[in-house]
Amino acid sequence: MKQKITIKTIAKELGVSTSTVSKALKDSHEISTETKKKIQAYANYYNYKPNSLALQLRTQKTKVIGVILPKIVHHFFSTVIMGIEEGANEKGYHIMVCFSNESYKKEVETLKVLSNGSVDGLIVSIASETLENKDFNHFKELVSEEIPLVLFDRVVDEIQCDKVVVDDVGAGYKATKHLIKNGRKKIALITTPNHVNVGALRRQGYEKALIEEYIKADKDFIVEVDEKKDIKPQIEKLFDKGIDAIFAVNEIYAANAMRIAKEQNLKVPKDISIIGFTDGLISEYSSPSITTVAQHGFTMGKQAVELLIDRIENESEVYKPKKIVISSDLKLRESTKPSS
Amino acid sequence: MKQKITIKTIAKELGVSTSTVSKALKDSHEISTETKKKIQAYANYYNYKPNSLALQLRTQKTKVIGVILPKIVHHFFSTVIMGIEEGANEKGYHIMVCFSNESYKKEVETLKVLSNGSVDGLIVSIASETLENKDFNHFKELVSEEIPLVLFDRVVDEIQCDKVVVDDVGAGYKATKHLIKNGRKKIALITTPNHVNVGALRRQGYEKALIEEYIKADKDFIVEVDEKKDIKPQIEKLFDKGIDAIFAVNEIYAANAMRIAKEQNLKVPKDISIIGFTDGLISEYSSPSITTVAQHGFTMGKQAVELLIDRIENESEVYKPKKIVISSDLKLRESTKPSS
DNA sequence: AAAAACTACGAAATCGGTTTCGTGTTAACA
DNA sequence: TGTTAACACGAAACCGATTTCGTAGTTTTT
Repeated sequence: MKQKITIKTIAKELGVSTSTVSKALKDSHEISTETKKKIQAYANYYNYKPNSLALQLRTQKTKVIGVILPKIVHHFFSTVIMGIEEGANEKGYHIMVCFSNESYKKEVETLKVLSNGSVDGLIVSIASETLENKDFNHFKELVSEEIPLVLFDRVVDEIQCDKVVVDDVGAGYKATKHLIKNGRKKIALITTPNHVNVGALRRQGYEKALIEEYIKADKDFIVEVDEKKDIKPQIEKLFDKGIDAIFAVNEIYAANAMRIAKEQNLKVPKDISIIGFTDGLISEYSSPSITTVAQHGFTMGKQAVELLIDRIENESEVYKPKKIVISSDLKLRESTKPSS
Repeated sequence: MKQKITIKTIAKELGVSTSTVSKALKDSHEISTETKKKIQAYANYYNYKPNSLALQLRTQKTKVIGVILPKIVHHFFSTVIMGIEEGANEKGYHIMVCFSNESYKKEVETLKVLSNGSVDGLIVSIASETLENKDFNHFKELVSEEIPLVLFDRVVDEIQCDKVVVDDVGAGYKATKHLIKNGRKKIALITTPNHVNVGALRRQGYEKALIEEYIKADKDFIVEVDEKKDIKPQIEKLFDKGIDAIFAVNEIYAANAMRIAKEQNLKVPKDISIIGFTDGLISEYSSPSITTVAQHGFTMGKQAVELLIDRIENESEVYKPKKIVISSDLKLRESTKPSS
């Protein structure tokens, strides 16, 4: 990189002190108009930019927010990033994005690196491996160091910090209820292993709806997908059970279910209804298009970052963790059109 | 944030100088074993972490790479990010991600902010508005400041820097050729306005293939989609022209085409073949699944970041811009299955 | 004309590290 | 016993800014 122009060079070149230069560039009244003119002109001509590292060291603020996500090639997480970035920008912050790739180890390392002063605060969605281990010490340490932290989507109560979540129970409930209203009785659930808490919560909503309608929850109708193995055969098994509807906790599972239904010559939604989660492009462009629970990822990201910046900038306040619940709603499409 | 423990506090507490502490923590031979033990134990106990800002200020290296993308909710760009992040991590770098949202103004601002020393280098894919304006001064300035820069996917020759692109002409050629081989003669092209150079290049490939096969390129068969307007009606017009195949320069256009074909009761691939671009989830989960040109976004990201880090760490070398061309290939799926 | 106030600027501390160059003490060697 | 070398540590400069405080020199006030 080319030798950058600093306040020191300007000072030397113009025969004044660095303090004078600094003040002149901020248009301080302490400096005479002509000196200011001269300095500003020089700085402008040579395209002087204050070194942000020096500033950051002095103020102990980086105006950077660290974001750690389990993955990115996923419609939900990329919309959340959009929201975070937009919210951050509005307040003059930038974001540093890292991925845990669902790995506990990488999450721990990333957290350690980012908490050494390079960011003012963190927004995290927990890796599935961590949720499985149930080892949250790295987060607790962060909290004890009083580094502002906001968890979103995949959160755990154990960690004392601000949280932003979707109303997963409510979403599962709404989706299941909708299927029941359409006359479905044998509703399958395709979900994640139980340690991924969003999956567990959506399942609660599913069960709640069934109970309310006096439908017996059938264990056989539930598949906990192990993502380490091939997804399709796991879902395929469901189709032997004579189901008439499927609620999938994400878009990929729903799309897989749809494909299998077609392969088995089942008509959607006539023979089988499908509801997915995450209102992404797959659901929209699939045919028939898939009814989904819209998670409002953008809103979540924006809320999360606003919460975080509020913490960062008002640290004096008493710390009382907040939890924001974003309500989700059904986006009705062809895959659940009532057969008329 | 809690008061952080610094070298100074350790020094004071243990009655030694800061230099001693610094050296002890690096296990310098200059310090006696017992002093080192004592200092290290203390540092460890109080969870001392060196302030990275101080380090960065001194070394003038941030170990951070700035990434500016036009958008993120897009399969291609999110896979590129994955590649960049992985490559960066392997070399001990982190990434700061920003979005231009296709806006010239935001691109200029972001570039300015990131080039003030907060990153060691930049990886950028140019905003479409900038490509339209043809105003690249902000990039040229960056280059003249000798800040390492790598452009990918959407690049322009005018800017003297390293580049990573897919073989867009070749891809367009391969796709079109494939359609022709399947007996298609009236091949439509759904592309972007010409200023988005990747669109223009893919079009060149398309035209080249047609010429080779002595098929007259029909202007009517080409739609330049204006994304500011509703996409669907623009594509719909094509279907009045009696076409038998479509080559779309991205996934969304292909999916829209597919939907319209269905609405018009055209069978894919019997009546009409479709090839898209970007091997994303839509193409995979659509039914019939869509043949696409795989862009290898992950590879692109990784190559870009490796190129960049090489520049950053070997600045002494003579600067001769490199251009890496990633070859793309067709992923054959149902939408172009030859009718047997 | 002396005191007070104001103007315009500079010296130096600070943020949190690293690193060079001493320097005092002790041990080894001739 | 005098010289040298090794050892263990500290003082101070440095990275690039900001900011407090001090102070000449000038102007205003009494």
